[in-house]
Amino acid sequence: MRKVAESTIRRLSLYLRLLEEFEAQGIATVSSEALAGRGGTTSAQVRKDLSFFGSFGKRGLGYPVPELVTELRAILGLDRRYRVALIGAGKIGSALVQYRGFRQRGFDIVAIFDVDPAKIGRQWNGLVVQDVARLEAALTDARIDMAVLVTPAEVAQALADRLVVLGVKAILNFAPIQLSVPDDVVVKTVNLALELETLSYELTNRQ
Amino acid sequence: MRKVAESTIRRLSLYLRLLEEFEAQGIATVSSEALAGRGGTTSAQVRKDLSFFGSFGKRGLGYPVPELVTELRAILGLDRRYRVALIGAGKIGSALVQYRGFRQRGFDIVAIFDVDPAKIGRQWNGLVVQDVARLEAALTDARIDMAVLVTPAEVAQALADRLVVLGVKAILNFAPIQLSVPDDVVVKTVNLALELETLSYELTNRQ
DNA sequence: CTAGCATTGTGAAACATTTCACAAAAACGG
DNA sequence: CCGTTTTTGTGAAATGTTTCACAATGCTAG
Repeated sequence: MRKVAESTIRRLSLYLRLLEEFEAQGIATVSSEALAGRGGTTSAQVRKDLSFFGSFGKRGLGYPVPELVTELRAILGLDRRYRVALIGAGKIGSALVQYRGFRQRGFDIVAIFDVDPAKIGRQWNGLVVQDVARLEAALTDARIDMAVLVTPAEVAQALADRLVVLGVKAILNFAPIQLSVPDDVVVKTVNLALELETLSYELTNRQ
Repeated sequence: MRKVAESTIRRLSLYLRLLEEFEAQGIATVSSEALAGRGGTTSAQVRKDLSFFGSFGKRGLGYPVPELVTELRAILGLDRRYRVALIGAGKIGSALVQYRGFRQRGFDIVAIFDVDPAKIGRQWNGLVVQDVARLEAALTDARIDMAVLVTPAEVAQALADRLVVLGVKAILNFAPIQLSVPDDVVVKTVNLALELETLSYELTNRQ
């Protein structure tokens, strides 16, 4: 498959959300114009984005909603379930565990780790918080697809290294640090400070 | 000021973080090469990014660390403090209130709102959670610079509209919805589902 | 069955961002 | 003081992304 821009993938995800709404309302077909309108883009962009993956529409009619939902789910890899390990049982970790959208989209948290003795052994959403020292023991043969790192910046790289050794191929990183991993491992960093600072920049240099 | 790409601003924010580390270590000057290395980019990119805002380096030597820190803080609007209202006292809101980096970078949460009667009146980090019905009463004359929206998607747009009327010019939005606001209001959306889905896409279509 | 209409799919053009490559400047060693 | 080395700042080239514009297609109505 030829390389598709990350911006395209992000829009695909937005289209999917809109399409799911349309589907719930029983709408059968939708035009690129309608998909663009609520998604903050243009109809040409929608058609171009979809055309990277195939021809899903009918000229004169638009796109069939249920079929396009199925296609987009397959493209985004959301037609399967993922086994997720959560590293760091702090406030954000806690919010994530309880976030419905997580499980809804196929991501099952199957293990939770922390260093804090006060947290280790506690029950969390049906899972026992384990000592991060036992990461290797617990995750070998656990068939983990993805790890969510919610730790202080200082330990994030060391943990990423251990996860890579364990064969984890995707990391969602909330630590405010650029992780370095091999090419075959995907990392996505959510950096709140970064968002705040770009907001601050735009506020300062508005218009 | 000519328009500068958002990607440039995000890198500036990363450079600032690295520079603060260098400063703490007492390093006096740094080359574009050194700044790029840990920031995941190239030296040419670093120089180009900085050149949008001025000439801060000395040829043959590099950039003076403390001066560049000061400059970047000014560029990003981090040389002042912001008064922030938090709308939504749930799990994520709670994590944000306690996030050190928030206050550290100049963002002071000065008001918290929720709809839940069980939460209204409770003390949160020295602030009383107020009824969101009283948003207008509480925020008129409160000189709010920024609002953080942590609410269900269904009510986010209505709240954004009310914030706009109150004169708020920047919104950090955690609701998984595209907010529509006037041109002079800046919105930055942090959408966890989006991040998960791009991660899922890359995992599925790896290599 | 045909005309008219709506809407897709897609090359080409326009625009944006990154990378290249090198002259200019500054420091340093001798 | 001069040659060598380092590293910036920046036009120009290369690459990447979005927008344009229109032929192709299929639907609908008569």
